[in-house]
Amino acid sequence: MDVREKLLHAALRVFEEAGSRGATTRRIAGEAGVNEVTLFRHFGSKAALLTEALQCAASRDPASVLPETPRDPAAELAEWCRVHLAHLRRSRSVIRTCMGEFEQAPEMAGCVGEAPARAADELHDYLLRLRERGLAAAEFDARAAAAMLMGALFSDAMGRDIMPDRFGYAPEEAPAKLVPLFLRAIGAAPGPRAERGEAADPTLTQASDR
Amino acid sequence: MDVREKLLHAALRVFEEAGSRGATTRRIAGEAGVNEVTLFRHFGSKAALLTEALQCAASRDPASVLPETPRDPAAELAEWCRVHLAHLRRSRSVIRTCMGEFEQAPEMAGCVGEAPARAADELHDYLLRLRERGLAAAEFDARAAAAMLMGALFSDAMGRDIMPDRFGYAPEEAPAKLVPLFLRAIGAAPGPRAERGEAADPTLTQASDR
DNA sequence: AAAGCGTGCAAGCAAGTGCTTGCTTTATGG
DNA sequence: CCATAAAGCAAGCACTTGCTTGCACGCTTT
Repeated sequence: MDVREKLLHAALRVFEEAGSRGATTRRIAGEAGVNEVTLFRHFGSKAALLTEALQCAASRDPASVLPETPRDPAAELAEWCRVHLAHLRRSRSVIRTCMGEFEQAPEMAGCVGEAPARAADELHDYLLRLRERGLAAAEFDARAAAAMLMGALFSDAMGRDIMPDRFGYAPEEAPAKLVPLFLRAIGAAPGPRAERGEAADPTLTQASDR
Repeated sequence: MDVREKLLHAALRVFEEAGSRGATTRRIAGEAGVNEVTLFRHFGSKAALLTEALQCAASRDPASVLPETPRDPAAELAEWCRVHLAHLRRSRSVIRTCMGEFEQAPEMAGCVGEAPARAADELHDYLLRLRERGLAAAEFDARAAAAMLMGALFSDAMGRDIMPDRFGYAPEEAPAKLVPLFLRAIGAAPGPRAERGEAADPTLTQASDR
């Protein structure tokens, strides 16, 4: 791995656990295994290094998994939850640190907010498609529904290591726990398989048995 | 206001917008309008001052508004959302900053997490009572449901000034937008009034018309 | 009036921090 | 084999930051 990349990775790592004030150039250089002077020769200033490292980290986000034409909302939403929760959990340190420094450097926090924003939009559009095809109730607020599910994932990813015993279930279980609730919330049938009478996963069919 | 209190308030204010590293004793003293030396004479060290200020802030949380015996879930939940969202919004700076410094000082972040934790417990217990009295479906996961609603409120409070145009509705509208979704999610009728045939607020009755 | 207490002020110290300079070492490639 | 570029090393500079010291001023209590 070349020196620039080593520095970028080290910068991100140190930033995650110390914030931008705590991420000293000496420490970043040490973590990267290069001399402090080299850092300045490559990036000019600490601020430049940090912004580049953060932008690089913020640009990585998962590819869309929600299909253009919905078929099995339960399965598709569960997979979407899984993917995005995993991504949020991986980035939780950066996100938390950036959010904590929002008042000091709003533009840094802003760049980290982009990925969740895109995800919520994606979900919102999918919900509209569900409704168009009659797979969900006509009168729910798609924006609010997207915000609710996204918010649940977000606070799961952010809160789990701060309050370890708050959630009664493991992180991998979250999609299976949340999706049935969500499906009911938007008045959605549990999917085409159930309509054909094939009993799907019982934890996913509760929306129909009231 | 006496000097100690002025210092505690100033410390919290500065901490909110600069974090514990950025909250220098000189700046806190200046903000409080007292001499820096006085700060040390009262609290001994910067760390002691900050911990006391934070603990003091974390101990303030809203009184419970969920009744022992549920009557009108829609109204009661909406009020609960309103109260807790307002509280989360008021404390959003402290919460964000503490969360951002979780890796550096876990105990600080922990103390801020207590209020949301209590709130979620409160909601969870209320949901169990709803179910006992037949006001909600028998088979939803109360822990997950509480986490979902709480998560939606949490990320609304934290995210709104980071991503101002993400939410399609004003913060005051959040309860009215979220509660109907949530009621459907837990399979709850919109309340005793509807059972008696009196049409309640139409945005709150969608759970029954599937 | 004296004594004590809380506060302000000026100065400073030791450690850390962003960044620079000047020099040596070590590949890399023509 | 030598020139060029990239990296290391030692030192240091200006500035911040937590915290201390010594002293003067004013207020309350006895």
